Amino acid sequence: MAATEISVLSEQFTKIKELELMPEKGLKEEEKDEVCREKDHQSPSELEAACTSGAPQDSVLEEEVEPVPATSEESEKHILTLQTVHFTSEAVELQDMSLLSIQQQDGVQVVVQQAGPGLLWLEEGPRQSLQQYVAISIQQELYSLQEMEMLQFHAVEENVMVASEDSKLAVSLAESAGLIKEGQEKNQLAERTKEPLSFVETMSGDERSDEIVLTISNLNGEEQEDQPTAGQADVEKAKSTKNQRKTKGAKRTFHCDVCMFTSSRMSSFNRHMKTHTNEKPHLCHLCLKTFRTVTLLRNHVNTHTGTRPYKCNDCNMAFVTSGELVRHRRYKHTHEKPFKCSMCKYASVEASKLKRHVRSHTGERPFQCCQCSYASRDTYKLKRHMRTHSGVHMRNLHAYSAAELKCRYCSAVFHERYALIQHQKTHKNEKRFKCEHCSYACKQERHMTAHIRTHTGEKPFTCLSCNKCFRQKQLLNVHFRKYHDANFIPTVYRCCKCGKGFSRWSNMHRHSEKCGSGEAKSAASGKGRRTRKRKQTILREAMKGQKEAAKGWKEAANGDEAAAEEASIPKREQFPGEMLPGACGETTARVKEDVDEGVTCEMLLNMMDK
DNA sequence: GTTGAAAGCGCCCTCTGCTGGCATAGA
DNA sequence: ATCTATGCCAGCAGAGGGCGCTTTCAAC
Repeated sequence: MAATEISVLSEQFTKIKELELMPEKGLKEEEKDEVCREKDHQSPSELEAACTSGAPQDSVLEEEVEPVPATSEESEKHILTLQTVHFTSEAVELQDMSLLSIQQQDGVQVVVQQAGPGLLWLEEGPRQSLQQYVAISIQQELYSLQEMEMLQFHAVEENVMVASEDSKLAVSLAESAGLIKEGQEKNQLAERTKEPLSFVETMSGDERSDEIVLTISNLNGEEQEDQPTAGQADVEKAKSTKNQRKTKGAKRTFHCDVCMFTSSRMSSFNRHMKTHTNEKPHLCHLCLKTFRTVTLLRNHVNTHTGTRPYKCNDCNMAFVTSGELVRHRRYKHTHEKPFKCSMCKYASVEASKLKRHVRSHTGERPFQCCQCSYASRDTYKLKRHMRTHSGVHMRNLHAYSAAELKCRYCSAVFHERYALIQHQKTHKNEKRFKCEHCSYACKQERHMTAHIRTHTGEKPFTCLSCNKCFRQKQLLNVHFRKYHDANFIPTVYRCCKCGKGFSRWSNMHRHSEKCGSGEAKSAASGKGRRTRKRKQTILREAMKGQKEAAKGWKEAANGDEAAAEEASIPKREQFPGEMLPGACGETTARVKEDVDEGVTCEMLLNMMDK
């Protein structure tokens, strides 16, 4: 067993104990003793110093446990090193953590919380002890969070109490579990994990030591090999390969069986193998996120502090990492685009952008909407698309239609309007609609439909009030408002020189260019002055009636037909061409300024285009 | 063990094109 | 006054730019 060391990281970087794998037989008795001796080296005062010399909020011990040179083909033990971490209560409460379980036992409230990948701790309530807060670093691949529920923690607690009496003690986890709840939990755990229960040993060099070492191994090593957890299998497999390679010739090559990685250097191989574990011993004290190396942690902390050491010489931008600066310079200054598309001239600064671009060639849409048939080529578009799943939008586009929705261009049939629209886009083309009777062509079918009517003479839009027919819906709308809507106030363009009103801007403009003769000014201004006071009186009455009409519109739209009728507004179904209240209101607003100037509706109609 | 470069993932933004509703210029 | 064809606008989606941050890995 390799030596352990305790240190305190500077700059308030916090490090939590890690887990190492260890072959069972590699952990011989003398090595266990060595572990204990190493632990024993940490005197209570040293520990206390280590625990109080860091940040005031969370001083933490640091320890390394080197893997023991192993003989393969043997079941393995896993060492959990538990440490006291002096998190203050405030610090604990401030963290955003998920509560795993709470249990009252013997008047002691035990709270087990998850503080991020691989970090758990146990908090005891009323009792004040060295194990007030115990941090446990554990690989989730080896022991899922579910497996680390109260059963194990009771075992831990039991060990702690016993350890105070005896510095070295082996306790079966199964036995420990039995002390708390016999049988059922044990069986459930075993069944849930599909593994034999583990054997737990605890080693504590000093009664007052904060540190406890748990060695957890399976009771049946062969079964463990047969039924390892997924992550455990990977690591063990890789380790096995590693060991096999080591016995070969002088020029050794280490192959990772988890991935394609190979290396001729043991150190590189070991470093790589750590990427297959969750070994992240460096903890950010600000957000409790963990990292594999100090450098990664430093970069991360810079994101908290706003430190941006890499500054661009060509602009004022600054970045946390050198890579960000390089990328920025490519985007903004050098315009270097190393990633080129083999199918077109597109080139990008980043490989991910090229990958995204290639999907526009392949048509790949990996991001499927869970609520409709839409699929996007990148995550952002799917996220943006999800905004459209509001209630209005859903009824309009994604409601199931019992009736078949047929494609305009082929025989395809859909029951969702959105799917139909997306399908029909595949038929899209430039001016694909060509008239059979003349040379007319257009891009939109609706334009062709309207055009065809000029050949057929069809006039499908009929006014329900006078039976007059029209070829276009908007013509019917205009007709109805003008002749059958008592509250309709037409848009008026008035000459800024004489005040004369026109129904069209072009007519007013034509007039305005000629306007300016004394005759025109005189007639307009004289008329205005003489009648202004009377107009304003009439106007007030008109506005009052208009407000009542608007109210009737609103209530009619809400289904209150009686109110609509009272306001002399036709029922909604009587409005041809789906005339909407909004259209009237819009017109009303548009002419309000004109009305305020003293022009009545009646006058406007009379004055227009004269 | 540390470092820096490169790669990767994710997010947000803008620009652009298409479509349907509606308005309107010109005939 | 009416009709035809087209323009404007808003909503949506496609494509790409730019950056924040993390992870990986070779070199030292």
